[in-house]
Parts: sequence; structure tokens; C-alpha cells
Amino acid sequence: MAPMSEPAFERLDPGQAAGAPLYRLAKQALLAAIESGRCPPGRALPNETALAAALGISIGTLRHAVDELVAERILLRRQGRGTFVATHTTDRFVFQFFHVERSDGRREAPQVELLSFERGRLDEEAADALGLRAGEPVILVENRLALQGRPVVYDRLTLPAALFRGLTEKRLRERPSTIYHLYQTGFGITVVRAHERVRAVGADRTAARILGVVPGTPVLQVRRTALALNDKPVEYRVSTLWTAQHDYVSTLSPAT
Amino acid sequence: MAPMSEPAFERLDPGQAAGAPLYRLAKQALLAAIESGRCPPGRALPNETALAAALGISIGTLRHAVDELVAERILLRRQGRGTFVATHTTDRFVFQFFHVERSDGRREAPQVELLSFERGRLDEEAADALGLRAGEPVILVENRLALQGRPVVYDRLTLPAALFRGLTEKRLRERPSTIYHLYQTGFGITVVRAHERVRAVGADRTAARILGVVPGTPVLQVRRTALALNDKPVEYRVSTLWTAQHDYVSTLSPAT
DNA sequence: CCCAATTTGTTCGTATGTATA
DNA sequence: TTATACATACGAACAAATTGG
Repeated sequence: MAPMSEPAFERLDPGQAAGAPLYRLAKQALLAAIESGRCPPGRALPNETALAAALGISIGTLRHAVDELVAERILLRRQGRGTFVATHTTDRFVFQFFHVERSDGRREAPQVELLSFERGRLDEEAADALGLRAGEPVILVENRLALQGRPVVYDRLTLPAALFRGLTEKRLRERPSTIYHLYQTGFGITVVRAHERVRAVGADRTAARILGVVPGTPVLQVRRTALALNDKPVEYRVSTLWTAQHDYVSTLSPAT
Repeated sequence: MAPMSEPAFERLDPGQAAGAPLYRLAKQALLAAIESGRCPPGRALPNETALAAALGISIGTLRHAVDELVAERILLRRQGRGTFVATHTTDRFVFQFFHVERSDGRREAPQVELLSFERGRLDEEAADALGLRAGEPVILVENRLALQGRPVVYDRLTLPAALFRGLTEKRLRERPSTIYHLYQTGFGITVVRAHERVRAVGADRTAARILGVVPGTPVLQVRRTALALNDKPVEYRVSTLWTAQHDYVSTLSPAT
């Protein structure tokens, strides 16, 4: 008889990947459970003893796997409560991807304003970043972010339509939290990492108008490729930052 | 009788810091040994069983401590060889602090040219970053970095003279490796982390001349505060980047 | 080329402490 | 208070990489 619903975790088969340590198999199993939706973001994992038993491994080996996922901020452990799949609503997660700070060092959540939402075709630059072919259908989103009531960031997002099937301007506009939280809850896409390339340019007419500066004003241009759990690119974003009163901050930490 | 030379590691005293886990005490002991020079960079630590015995802790607890230091790139483990104190000569370490890349994504080691070396007084901006009082004696260094034969970066370094006693232009000019390697080998200062604040500005006359661009050209200005093992700031650096053919790259990784 | 010694890597198991509900 | 869950600490055995003879 087939089980009523498939269990979230099954006994690991060490023969799967020859030579791979058990704890890495466990890590992959956890990632697969999250990615497939069997363990959605916010959900608590089974407790360590139960999970280790289900996977057929020792508790120490399981902890090794979980340790790595916690370091990557994919899981979150809280003593006495449990181990949870991280969500993009926690402050730490939000600021992992928002690197703009007031010059005095204070952090502030931006007010986001949707400027445009339309469908189009992938251009060469974004195709290269996303690892797709130019011409594929995409969704193009423009946002303006204000800090202390003043426009500071102008974002242009390129999203592969295939990954965001069903995304509408209404859903985007009415999202209760961050845009990455919407990716996560609405489309099963968890952004866990991003690469950014930064350069200084003179503001073009469009950016100047949107940011309320004179064309040619030096501004930061940040080109971001955001990666999901499976390390596949899911978003390409070009941000233009007015850095007269704010900075782009970065910590040169060992993880780099 | 006093021992001929003090041993690098002594038995931990759990009473030291009440409530602190043993593995954190072990970590502090390791850091202290590195900082004091009893375990200089490049040196192998005693093997795990010996070290655990010397510290009076189990091997698992020692590994927990070493795990964290490895994650912070302060130690480096190699199976079959040993555990080593990291040096600023390894490629990974070098590029942890050099974030300039060609636009095509290729990395290249820069050619460094010393432009000036002089002594002076700490100004307000650097004093704030270094956590010192303005007016303290400092060493001011100017460097120009070229990539593919073209000037790309103009660095102005501020170093507290008290930390770099005995630093001369000659020593700086004749260093065999990176400047952080010189800090480490010459002054016992290991830079392990840095904060950077980036903004776009128009090149001033000085920067324009040094980088060979027209004044007013949009350039990146990066203000870095470098921290040593003890988390104390040891260098303040303002870099000006010409980003027409290169980018400032950043990975939004979980450690941030 | 192989062997032996050394060192870290992986896996197992157990006991006890601490935070949370 | 009690039960639950993660955190810390201990110990042991074997695997895998490295080195030198």
C-alpha cells in the first residue's frame, strides 16, 4: 500500500554519491526538502533526534549538516524552540540584501514605490547574467526607494517569466513584505546569495529624473545577480544609487 | 624552577569567564597565542590530540574552536599535514581584501606603485574611523595600482604611528608581498576583516591627475577601516577607483 | 612503488546543561 | 513545574590525505 503522503525525509542512501560524506548527503536532503516545498520557509524541522533517526544517521552527523545550513542562513536554530527554515522577513535577512546606509552609519528600511511593471524580452546583458538566451520572455519591474523621504535608489529588475508565472502588478504592489519574501512565498524561490558589481557613472536622463538630480551627477550603478537555493540565477537587477547622503556598505568578511 | 620558555598553551581555567563555553575559551587561547607571537603566521599548531591535552579539553571541544577560526580564515586546516596560522600571502587571503575586477570578470593582481610616504597628524575623518583622537601621529601612504598597465586605483592610507613603529619608506617599498603581509610579518598586525563604505564622486584634481582622467569623471570612492585580530582598527584607507573598465565586486554572502 | 607514521576528516554514541513554552 | 529542543562536552574508532623512507 502506498503511504497517504510522502514523508518529508527518508533514510539516506550512502551509495548515491560515491565518496561524498554523509553529512553532505544530509545537507542535500534538507535542501531538497526545502526546495520541493515539503519544508516550507518558516516551518520547524523535526527535532534533531527524530530527524537523525529518519535519515538513518547519528545526531552528530546531522548537526554537522545543519551547522552549514545555519552558517548560510538557510536554516535558523533557536535553543529550546527548534530549527526553522529561514524566511525573508527577518531583519537580518532583509539587510543581507540591502546595503544602503545613511552616511552617519544608521540603517533605515526604505520606502518602496513601484514605478512600472511590464513584460518584455531578455536583453543581452541580463541574459548573460541570468545564464539564459536573449529574447526569452521576462518581467521588467522598476522601483524607486526613498530614505528619509528622499529618493535614493532606482532599481530595474529583470525576472525570467518562466520562474514567476502568475506574477501580476497587483500581487507585486500588494505584497505585505519585501520583494524577496514574495519570491519565496509566492513562487517558491528563496534568494540566498547574490553577486554585485559596482561602478560609478554619470546619471543618465532617466535616472536623474527619477532620483531628482542633475543629469551627469556621479551615481553608483550596482548590477546584481541573485541566486536561489539551487545556485541558479533568478533575478538580474540594476540599481542606481544617489550617494550624496548615503553609502553602499560592504563587509570584507571571510566568507567572500 | 621557572621553565626555560613559556609553553605556547596552558590548561584552560573554566573559572576565568563565568558562563562562557569551554570552546570559546579555547578559541580565545588560540587567538592570544597568535596575537602574542607564540604562534606566528605560517606556523603549524600542535596536532589536535596534543593541543587538546595541553588545554585540558576534549578533542571535540578543541575542534569546535578551531572550526570557528577556520571559518574566519584565521586558521587553515589541511588533512594529513596540520593546522596552520593563516598568512596574507595566500591568494584567497589577498583577494579577500582586493575587490577590483576587470569588467569581463577576470581577476588580476595589481601592480603597486608607491607615490608618497610621510608622517603627519590624524585628521578628524580618519580619527573617527580608527577610534582615536585627532592629532595623533600617523603615517600617510599613497599608492597607485595599475591593472593591465593602466592606473585604476589611487589609495591613501592612514596608519597610527604607534602601531607601526619602525615603518620606513624603504621597508614599505621593498616589501616582498602585499602590504597586509608586511603588517603581519613586520608589526605583528593581522588584518582579518574590514568595513567599507562606497560612494560615487567626481574625481578631484589630485585623483584625476593620478588616474589620468578628466577632473569630474565619476569615480568610486571607497573608505575602508581594516580590523586586526583583536577587532581593533589598524588602518584607514580611502581608495579612488576608475571604473570604466573595472568593477568593484561584492558577494552578498550570509556572513554579512 | 609501496609502506609506515602522522595528521586531519568523518561518523558514531552518550551524558549533561540551558533556553523555551 | 514539566516537557521539549537545542547547546555543550566528552570519548572512541576508522577513513583519507600527506610525507618520508
